[in-house]
Amino acid sequence: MNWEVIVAKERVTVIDIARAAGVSKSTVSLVLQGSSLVNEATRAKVNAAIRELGYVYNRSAANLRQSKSKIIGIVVNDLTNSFFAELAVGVDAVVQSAGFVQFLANTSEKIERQREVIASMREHGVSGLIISPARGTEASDLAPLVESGIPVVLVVRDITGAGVSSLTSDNHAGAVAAVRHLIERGHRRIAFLGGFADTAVFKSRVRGHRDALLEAGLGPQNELVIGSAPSRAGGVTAIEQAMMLKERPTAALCFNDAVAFGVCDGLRARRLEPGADFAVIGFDDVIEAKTAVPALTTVSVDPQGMGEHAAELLLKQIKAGRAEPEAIVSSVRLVVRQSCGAAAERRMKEVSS
Amino acid sequence: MNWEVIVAKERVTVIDIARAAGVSKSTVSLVLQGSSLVNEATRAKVNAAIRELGYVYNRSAANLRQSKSKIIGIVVNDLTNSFFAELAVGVDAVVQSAGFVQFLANTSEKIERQREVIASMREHGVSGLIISPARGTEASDLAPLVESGIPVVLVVRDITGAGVSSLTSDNHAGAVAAVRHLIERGHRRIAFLGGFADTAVFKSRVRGHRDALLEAGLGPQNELVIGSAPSRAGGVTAIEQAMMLKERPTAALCFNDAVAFGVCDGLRARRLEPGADFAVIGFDDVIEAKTAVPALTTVSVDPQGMGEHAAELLLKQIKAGRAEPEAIVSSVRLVVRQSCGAAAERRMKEVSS
DNA sequence: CTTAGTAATTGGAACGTTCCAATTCCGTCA
DNA sequence: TGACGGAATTGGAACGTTCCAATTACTAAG
Repeated sequence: MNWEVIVAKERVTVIDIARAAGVSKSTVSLVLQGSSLVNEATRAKVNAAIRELGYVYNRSAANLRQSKSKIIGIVVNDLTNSFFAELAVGVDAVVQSAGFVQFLANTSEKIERQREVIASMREHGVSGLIISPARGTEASDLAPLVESGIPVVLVVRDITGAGVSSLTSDNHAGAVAAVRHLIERGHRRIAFLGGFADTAVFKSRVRGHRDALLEAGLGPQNELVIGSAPSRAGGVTAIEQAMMLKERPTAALCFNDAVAFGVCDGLRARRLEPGADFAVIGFDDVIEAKTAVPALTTVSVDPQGMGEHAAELLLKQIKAGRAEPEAIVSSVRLVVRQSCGAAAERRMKEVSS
Repeated sequence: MNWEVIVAKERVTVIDIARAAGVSKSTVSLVLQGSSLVNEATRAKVNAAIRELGYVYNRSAANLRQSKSKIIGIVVNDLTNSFFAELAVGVDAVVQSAGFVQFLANTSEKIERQREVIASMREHGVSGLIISPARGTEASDLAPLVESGIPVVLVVRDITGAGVSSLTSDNHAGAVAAVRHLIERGHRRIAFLGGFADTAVFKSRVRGHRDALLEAGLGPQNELVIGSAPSRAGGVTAIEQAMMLKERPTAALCFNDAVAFGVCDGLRARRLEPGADFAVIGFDDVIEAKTAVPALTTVSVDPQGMGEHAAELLLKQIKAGRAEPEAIVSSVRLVVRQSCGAAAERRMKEVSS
């Protein structure tokens, strides 16, 4: 017993601190929580001991006791898309300054993986979840989650009947504004390029496209709606397809900025200069949109701001306990830059040649 | 008091399952862990009860008992940069399939925030950490972390003296290869554009640039090394600055792909076509590099692969307990696409005009 | 029919915190 | 001097799991 060597770095606990500071573990706990009940002098003593011994708080133990954590989960469908990366950054910012930490998971649009990560997050006791659902997610997929009473905020894509709050952008209005702008500039054949046709976001943007066209008496132009993967590569193929048409478009509203960049690429590959020879409008307003050449005209959705907003909404619900679900659709505005700058007549020539 | 309503859904625990299945809690625990000790029939009974009652595993409790978690943390300095987003995706992929879940935090290059998130992750008991350190991080910032014995893998940026494993790319060799390629194509004045001069990554890439130049007897060309923010916008300003020089470059190696895209933008703004009139080489090989127009010649670092590699390294260390730190520098290769395709003579004309 | 050996199951302690009710301390007032 | 009251502190139970040693059930061998 005389040579009992304590070499293994035992975890230092609140009890060790208590012993070192000459108080009880309860007092230490109080200090840890910043309670006003504890005397200034003891608080100092305790804090000193904490620094001294290199104590690190054990949240697992705390969570267990009070059955609530300081974790929020965020699951996105495609982190590779900078729209979602920025969204995550926005969430992270507000969530961190509220003292929470974020679990981030990427589903790559796979429902199965989404199921797994949501389950895993529940096991970790997240106090709330921000979800940008994978393609094809149904209300029933979310049912067990919402029944458990965990606050959930859906972003970007709403799911009807899920019974949770959602934060989407006004896709219809954005598309209408963009197409109207193109019409004002004299365009008559305006394509809608990119995106998966089975998503709600796609549908409402296409609806906006069609409504603006009809409003101007230009007919629905369904043949100019060309889906593709919502990526840069998808944009290239979409514009190629569009240019094979007998009656080519002179302008395009794109499903998102990634597609729009792809469309610009595809245009250049055909020796057409975006902006000068063909008008391109994107959707989202990712950071690169501003600095690209030509600067991208786009419907600004402000992904980072959206992330912040979603996080605030979630935190509000967490604080309030169970809150009535609300569906917020945040307004959107057309940011006119250079990529839609072409005078329509010039393109007319190009097209008729 | 007579109306005491028990509406709050009590958490269902392993004990409830045990009761429902007519076994002991220990057996349920065994089932949960997939132990081979338990009889097939009981296992089925237990699993049925689990589904029946909608049980969700409480990892906080488990962590508390076995003092190890299935969480790994990843902290990146700029999630907005798609290089890091892809890195995170790579990490996520392998970490998830190993049954772990990832905490992701974004430091936005702020040391203070980095300190906070690392502390927070420790409190949550992460079993390992992958860190792409914020600019200016020093070994002493990491000291308490590494002393605690938590496996750490540094990615992208190494920190000398930190005493942990690191995974960086061979920046020097990559830069040498890129510049040699440009020299072979006949270029004589080759700029290095973008990046913060105080980072190790910048320094080794610039060193590669200079060494290749010296090797070919072209002198150090220090005046052609122009720093900037490592972003698209930074690339625009860097190329602008470069083109103000009396003796303009005819080609540039860029700090990263984002800068390279910005350089292309800046070139176009001056009515110069990247690839045709000026050779541009990037660094990193982000996904957009392939589909951009012109497709970007770049030093391929494969961020996603790097993330996967880092995750594997970390998992290995976690499994092995305390392992000897190893410094891996992964090799890198020049992917020649179109943006460096200009014949040098053509550009010579341009420059002398 | 016993015994040994393996397979399956089990109760209780432990993990590190928080919460509650109880206690101590100390100055003030009658 | 004693009673009072607020401020500060405290011991023990509880949270939901895992681990350990111990027990029971079953099978095959003697």
